[in-house]
Order: sequence, then C-alpha cells, then structure tokens
Amino acid sequence: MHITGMKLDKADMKRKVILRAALKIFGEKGYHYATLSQIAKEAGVSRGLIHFYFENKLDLIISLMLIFLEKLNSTHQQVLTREKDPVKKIHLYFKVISDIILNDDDSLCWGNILKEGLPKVQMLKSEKLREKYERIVGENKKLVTAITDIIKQAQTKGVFDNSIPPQIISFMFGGASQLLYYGLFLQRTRSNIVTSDESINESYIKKAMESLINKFIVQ
Amino acid sequence: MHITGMKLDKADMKRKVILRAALKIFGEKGYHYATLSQIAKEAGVSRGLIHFYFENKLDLIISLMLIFLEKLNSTHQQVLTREKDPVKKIHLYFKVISDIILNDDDSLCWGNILKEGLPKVQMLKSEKLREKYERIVGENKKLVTAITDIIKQAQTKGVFDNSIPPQIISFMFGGASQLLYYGLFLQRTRSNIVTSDESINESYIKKAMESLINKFIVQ
Amino acid sequence: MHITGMKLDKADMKRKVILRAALKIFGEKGYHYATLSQIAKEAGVSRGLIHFYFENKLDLIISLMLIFLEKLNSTHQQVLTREKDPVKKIHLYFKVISDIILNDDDSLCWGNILKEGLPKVQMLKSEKLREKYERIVGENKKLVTAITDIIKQAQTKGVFDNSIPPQIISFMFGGASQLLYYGLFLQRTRSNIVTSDESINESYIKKAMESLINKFIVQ
Amino acid sequence: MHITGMKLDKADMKRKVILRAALKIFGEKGYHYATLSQIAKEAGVSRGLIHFYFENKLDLIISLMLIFLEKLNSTHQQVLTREKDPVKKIHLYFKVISDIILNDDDSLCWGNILKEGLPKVQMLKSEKLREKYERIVGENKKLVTAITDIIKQAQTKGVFDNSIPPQIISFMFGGASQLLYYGLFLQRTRSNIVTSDESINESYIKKAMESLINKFIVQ
DNA sequence: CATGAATGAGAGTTCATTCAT
DNA sequence: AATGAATGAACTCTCATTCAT
Repeated sequence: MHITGMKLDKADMKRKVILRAALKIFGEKGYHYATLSQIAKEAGVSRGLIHFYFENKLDLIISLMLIFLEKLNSTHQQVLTREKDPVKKIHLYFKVISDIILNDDDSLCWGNILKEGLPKVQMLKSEKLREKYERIVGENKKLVTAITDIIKQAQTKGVFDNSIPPQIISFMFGGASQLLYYGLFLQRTRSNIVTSDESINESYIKKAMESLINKFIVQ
Repeated sequence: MHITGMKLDKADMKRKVILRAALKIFGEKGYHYATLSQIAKEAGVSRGLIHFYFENKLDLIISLMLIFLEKLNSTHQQVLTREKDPVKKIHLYFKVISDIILNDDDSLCWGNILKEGLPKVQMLKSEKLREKYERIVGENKKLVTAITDIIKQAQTKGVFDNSIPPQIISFMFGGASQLLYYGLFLQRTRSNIVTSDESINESYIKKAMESLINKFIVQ
Repeated sequence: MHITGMKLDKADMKRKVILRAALKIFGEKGYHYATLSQIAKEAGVSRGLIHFYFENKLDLIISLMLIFLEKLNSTHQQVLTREKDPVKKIHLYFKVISDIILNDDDSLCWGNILKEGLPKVQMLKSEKLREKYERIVGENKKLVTAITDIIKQAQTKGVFDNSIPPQIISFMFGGASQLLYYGLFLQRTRSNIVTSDESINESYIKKAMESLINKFIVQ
Repeated sequence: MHITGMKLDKADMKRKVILRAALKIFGEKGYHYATLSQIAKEAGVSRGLIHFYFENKLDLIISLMLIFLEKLNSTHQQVLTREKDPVKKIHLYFKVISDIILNDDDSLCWGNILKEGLPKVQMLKSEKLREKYERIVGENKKLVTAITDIIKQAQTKGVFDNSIPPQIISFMFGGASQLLYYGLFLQRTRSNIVTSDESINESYIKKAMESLINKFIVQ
C-alpha cells in the first residue's frame, strides 16, 4: 500500500518520504523507542524538517493511522457496495484488510501503528490536531460500524448466528485477525518468545479467517 | 487476583504494595507514560524504595508479568488435569483466563501488562534479570503450548475441526478473547473512540467465547 | 595554551567554549564534584548543548586530556628534533612542559585534568569513545617513551648516570615536576594544608628542574 | 602496616575491620567509585554500622589518612632522633616511608588514600570532624616540616646543595617517590596505560631514591 | 524549504544517610 | 551494638521541540 496515491508536488513528496520512514521506524522499534532523529535519518532529511510538515511526534503516528484508516474505508466502500450477499460481504471485508496488510513487508507495520496509535488518539490536546482527531474517530467508527452493520444484516436475513450481538462478533473476528497478523509480524521481524514449530503464514491466515466466518453461517 | 497469596512478612508487603501500584499506573497510563514518581506516590513510598525492591522500571512490569503468567499456568494445571474431555478442556482453559482477568476492576489491567510487557522481554540484558527472562519465556511457552496441545488432542480424537493447524486456532481464540477484554477495559477506564451503542459486558464475553469454541466442534 | 589553535567555525567555537569551561570547573572542583550544570553555566550554554557536542561527562575530560597530550607531543616533536645533544634534549623536554603548564592561571588546571583523567581512560566502554581511548593511550605512550628514549641515548653516550634504568629516572623527573606544579596550583587556588612559609614559585620550579637534571650528568 | 597496633576491645575490632575494608575498596576503586555498600560487604557488616562508627563517608578516608600520617610521623620521630648525620637522616626519612608503603600489597593503597584524601580535607565542615581536620593538618605539616628541616640542616652544614630552597627539594624528593610508588601500584593492580617494557620494582625504587638523594650531597 | 544548533523539562537511577526495631 | 528498610537530594542523560540563519 502506498502512503498516498494522489498527485504529488515536491512538498507532498517530502511528506510522503517522512511518513514512510516513520512507518518503518515506528514499526520496527515501537513508538516510544523510535526517535525523530532515527526517522529523519531514515528519511534522509533533517530533524527540523519533520516539524515543518508535522506538528509533533504524535502527529506522525496519527497521520499514518489516518492514511491507513481512510485507505481501508474507501476500499471497503468501493468493494462492498458491489456485493449484495451479506455473508460474502463479511468475507470481502476481511479480505480487503488482508490484502492491504499482507501487501509487502513494511505493510505488516500497519498493524502495529494502529495498535500503538489508537490509545494515543485521546491524548490529542493541540487545537491544530483537533481536526485530525475528529477524522480518526470518525474513520474508526466507520470501520467498526461497517462490519457490525453487515453482520447485523446477515443476522436479520437469518443466515448468520444471531445468538451473539453483532459487535461482539466483529470484535472476535477483529481480534482473531489482529493476533494472526501480529504473530506473522513478530515471526518476520524479531527472534521471538511466541515462536513455535508450525509457523504462521499468509495463506493459512486467509484460509483460517474464511473458515472462522463460515462457522457463523446458519443453514 | 491477588499479587501474591503467600504468607507475607513486612518486606514482602511493601513489595506487594509497590507491585499493585505499578499494576494500576501501568494499566491506566501505559508503561511509558507511567513514571516511577507516580507509582511511588500511588504506593505511598519514596522513589528510592522502588529501586530497593526492583532492579529498575523494566523489572517492575516484568515481575508483574511473571506473577500473572505463573498464576495462570498453575491454575490451568490444577484445573485441566481433572478434566479428560478435550473439548471441555478448551472451554476450561479460557474460563480460567476469564475468571482471572474479570475478577476485579484492577484485574483488567493484567491484559495490558501482558500486551505491553511481552515485546519488552527481549530487551532484558541485565544479568540479574536474566533469570526472570528465562522464567517468562518458559511460562509463556507453557501457556501457548497448553492450549495448542489440547486442540491437537481434540483434533486427533476427531471432535474438533482439523482443517486448520492447532496453533492458528489457538491464535484465533486468543486474539478474540484479547480484543474483547481490551474493549471492556477501554469501556471502563477511558472515554473511548471504540465505544458503540451496544456495550461489551462480561457475560456476553464469556458466552461469546463459548459459542466460538463450540463452532469448531465436529459432530 | 589555547584549547585549539585551528581555524574555528562557529560550531567549533562553542565546543571550545564548553571545553574551556570544563577545564576550569574540573580543575577547581575535581571531576566528581564538578557538575554538568556548573560547566554549562560557566560556558553560558544549556545543559543539553554539552551533550550535543560531547558523548557524556567522561568524554569532556577525555577530550581535554587528548588536546593536552597532543599539544604536548607535537610541541615536543617540533622542538626536540632540532636539538642533537641528548642532555639538552632532556632539559628541553621539561622546559616544553613548563612553558605549557605555567602559561596562564587556567593552565595549571591541566595538571589536574591529567592526574584525574588518566585512571578514567580504562573505563571507556562506549564504542564511540573507543577511538579517543586508542589515541590517548597512544599519546601517553609517546610522551613517556620520548623522555625514556632520550635518557637512554644520554646514558649510552656516557653523559648521563646509567646506574638507574631510564624509565625509573623518567618517573623521578616526572614525579618531581608534577608535585611542584601541583603545589603551585594549590597555592594559587585553595587555602591549603600544604602551604608553608617559603612559597613555591615558577622560577624556582624551572630552576629546580634544571638542577635536578644536571645532577644526573656524568663528567 | 596494621591499621592500629593498640590494644583492642570488641568495638575497636569492628572499627578496624571497617577501616581495613575501606582501605582496600578505596584503593581499588577510588573514593568516588567506592560505595559504602561495597565496603560494608567487604567488612562483613551492615551499611548502618559504618555510620555508627564513622560520621560519614568522608570520615572514613580522613580516618585512614590520620592513621597513616600518625604512624609515619611517630616512626619518623623514633628513628630520626637516633641519627645525627643530616644526610643519613634524609635517607632514613624516605626509607621509613618505603618500608611502610611497600610492606604488603594492600599497603600500596595508602599512597592512593593520601593522594585522594588530601584535597578533601578542606571540605570538612562538620563540627564533629573539626578535630580530625586539625590533627590531619598538623600531622601533614609535621611530615613536610620534618624533611624540610633536615634538608635545611644539611644545607647549613654545607653538605647538601643549597642553591635550591629546602622546600623545593623536599617536593622533588616527595614527588619522585610518589610517582614511583604509584607506578608500582598501577602495575600490580590494573592493566595499565602507563606500562612499559622495564617494569618498576621495589628494589629499583629504593635504590633510585638513594641515588637521587646522594646527588644533592656536596663534597 | 531546509538545516542543525540550541533549549530545557523531565526521566530513571544512585547512594549517602537516617532511624525504627 | 547491629540491622536494613526507607528516604530524598542530586546526578547524568535523552529527546521532542524551537528558531535563527
């Protein structure tokens, strides 16, 4: 996934370079162990320039989250409107996420960005970042609502287990996929304490998520 | 869950007081935003005393993890050996976790401790913390292996879906429960961006996990 | 002696200002009683800037030592190659040291820097300071070897007492001059316990060192 | 040299044990890098007990200095009064020092104690240590005066070089012996940057000091 | 646009010292 | 006489952030 797919003037290019560097460093070291110096070095720019394009360190991860969430939601919107069957929609919803997250190695970082970034959203005090805050909250709500609504539809149609509230189901699906991607990330990046004999891999994850969803289908 | 259930002399009491304060502050603010000053204040002791009982800040979260993991594994061992049916064992495994995590309000912090602490385990360099490192890795492996093995048993017996590798299933179950508890935690502590109309609650979570597991049963 | 006699751009100027402040504070209070705050205040800069130019506190005294030793050795090299008579060389060797140490009031601090700094050299662990470590060891060896070699020459030529190993002689000469300069330093800076009626002064010191050396001449 | 040769009750024994531990640790690590914990451990007592017998950390090194200086002066007094020839007296003066300092391995630490301790004497503020302060200053003055006076005598008698003030000569002799003992200390304790091919040893040092003194004799 | 020197608040940590037992 | 838990002042060092150039 590209950080931006829009037309880029030179300034936007620099912004993009910094964001990609931030994605990598945040992903590798985690938000707090990542320093702006490292990001600047990775991006090949000076520390000062980061603050020209971004309010502060928080703004960097917030901006990354926003890019990811907007990309996700817009893709969802495009894809999901073309499909009418609610169960197929559920499959599509997670397939879109898979496709984006498993795209390339760096992309696995996106999961971490979200995991680390979300709890930080409420720290946004600066007036200037208020707008981004609103957008993130909105996008996140959109993402959660989307899947919850589809599940609700499927339940209403009688084709999906309706003994569990749709939001709970969406949390289960979300949690399952999150940990699978995180396991894959750890396996790829760090010699890890979670390792095991049978390693997790992409095709297993996709297949597993499909199986999981299918189990909620009611014949 | 109590931080220690052993007989306590006065020195152990203070250790416990500090650990409980650390659990709360780490849980509320996250490891990096928590300061030793805050923990000392919460515990009602001086900053220096923390370093009398603990090597450093990392030692605090590491010690908390160890307590949690050891409690979890020892309870699992007690409970699981009494049950022979593998499917019931799987249910028991997650019930034990539920019971411990949902015990009291502070207990919800445990999930966060683990989430934040595990990636830090590999940072342990100090010779003095090496031993704790080994124990954590061991306990974690034990925890993961336990559920994976039970699932494998159930699959071998032909009573559990064997189209998915047992480790992948354990990751799905683990991820699902993790996110549910985290959602509950956020709901209780912070005015949150993940909130929604239908709130998550304890009984829903337990019921949901049971349903989830049952869906993998093969008749 | 100036801390650097090279052409200075603005950045080097600040480095020099900090080093001069460090020289003064270290000299006055000793390494351990000197704080970075005091040095920063003396230099008129912030505490942080010291760490911009120097790795850490140790790097400050190490850098000072290096400047002093390099200055000493380079001056020795210039001066000593022009003189062929070994006895005159010995005189010159100590005259160079005198000239540098007695140059101005602050210069007396150099003796202290060396006295305190040398035992700290072996503490250098940081990879970044490794290079400085090598250079210091090299310069120090050069300094000691230089005088030992000249004495050896003089002994071989039969003009200098050869009943004592050259290194022992160089230690005696070195020790004698060290204590004389240290006495002068104490006299000038601190109300002292070593003071006496007859005070030490510069001309006495130079004359004394010359006499001392001459006593080892064999006619 | 024993820290005290007096009759010892049990309390004095503990004091002695602590002082000997302090001597070793101060000698090995230097005053600032030595911690009271290490000294307590070496002495086999608790940290608290050190403060029962000694005012504070400074008191420890001060007490060691006092023991050393008193021992030195009393031995000097005994030995020097028996000798009438001033030149022989000068030899005796340094022989006494040699005998005490080279006595055993730990004894080499005494030199360091003095080197580190003397600049600290003037820090003595506490009323309780005032008396020790006066005694140290007195003993130190006695030590310096003793040799200066003997040299003066020798000069007056016309048997010793009188072109240099006696105090300067005493500084030269003192400095020379100090550096020789320090070189020996470094050689024995630390892998050092001052090392050289020909190692310093005790008999060389004694012989060298004798030669040095003899060179000032006027026939 | 871009730099990097400069700032300073705040963190973790050490350790001499005190004091109840 | 002896302990060691408890304190807190003071230190070094990090690093996001600012700003003159």
